[in-house]
Amino acid sequence: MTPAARRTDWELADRLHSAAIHLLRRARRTDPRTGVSAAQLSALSVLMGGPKTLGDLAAAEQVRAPTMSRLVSEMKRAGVARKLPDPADGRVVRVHATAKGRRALARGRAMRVEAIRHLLARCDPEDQRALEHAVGFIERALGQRAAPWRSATSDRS
Amino acid sequence: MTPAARRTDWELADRLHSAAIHLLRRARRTDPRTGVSAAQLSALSVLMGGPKTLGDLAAAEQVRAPTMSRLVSEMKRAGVARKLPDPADGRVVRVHATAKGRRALARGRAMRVEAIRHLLARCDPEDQRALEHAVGFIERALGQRAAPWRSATSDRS
DNA sequence: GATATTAGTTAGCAAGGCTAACTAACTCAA
DNA sequence: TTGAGTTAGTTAGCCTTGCTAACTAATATC
Repeated sequence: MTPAARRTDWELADRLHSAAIHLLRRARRTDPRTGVSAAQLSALSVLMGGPKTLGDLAAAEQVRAPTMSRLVSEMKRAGVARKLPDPADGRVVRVHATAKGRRALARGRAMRVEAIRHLLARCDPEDQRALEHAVGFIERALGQRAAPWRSATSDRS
Repeated sequence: MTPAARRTDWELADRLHSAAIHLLRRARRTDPRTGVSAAQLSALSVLMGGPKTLGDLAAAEQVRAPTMSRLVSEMKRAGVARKLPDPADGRVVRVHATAKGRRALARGRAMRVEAIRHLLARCDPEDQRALEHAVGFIERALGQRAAPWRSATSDRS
């Protein structure tokens, strides 16, 4: 790779990084209106794929088991999740989203996506093609297809 | 707008949202290696534009004054920032990044951008054109040009 | 059946949000 | 010019959400 090409790559990566940060900061503005904390919304999004064990949830959320244990207890108290014993293994706890939890997640996600859709309102067909191509590329590069939604926890980037 | 077009917009916004989340989650992995907390890195990035008052910093970081006051005190203790009195107004504190702080920020940012650049390594010229177009569009839509860098604080999205 | 492993919980600490209440400094009008 | 109001920042104290260490209970293994 020539130095010039490398510099171009760096600049593109930098701009992509910055754009992603600011895009999410914008999208996140509506989160408090869901009435559920960001960490809980994020965990709920994982549960949309079906019930999960505490360990699976912790792994998906990239937190340690005690953190998820406490978070799920709070979610239970808030009425957005249920804890059920695993019939086959007495150690395992299966966590389910409640209808209330699903509604909160749907609301939060809809508000975030609506904020982004609003940003995209002015895109012409060419912009749209470029965005679709770019998003598709990023999805492939990250090795993700139907990527789950995650809410912000405390992250500012 | 036809229902179909609207659904397409929604889907694109949703995918863009998800891609941004996962892109940043990937980029953030290297942050701990800077030896400076994410919140401090983010504040340092604001200081790259020159000294700021505590209030300006708090506004830029979207936190309250006491939060920034404490954060800057920790940054001072860590040697990445200085607090200087404002000669014209005795109430005002001017915060400067130190050389150590600038180095930490540069290191963190370089690692993040390198992670993204690594993801982009396989992009062909067409992908690159689409990415540049898409990033340019997002930058314009967000009304930002030379966007400052912000580190994650605790946000998971 | 004894031992090791695994899933989850509890306890306690740190970072980083917040509000309330305070001090010090500045502004302005009587 | 001085007294009231405003503004910048700090302190104190709370909450959430990370963490590790140490524990219990259940399962697996030899």
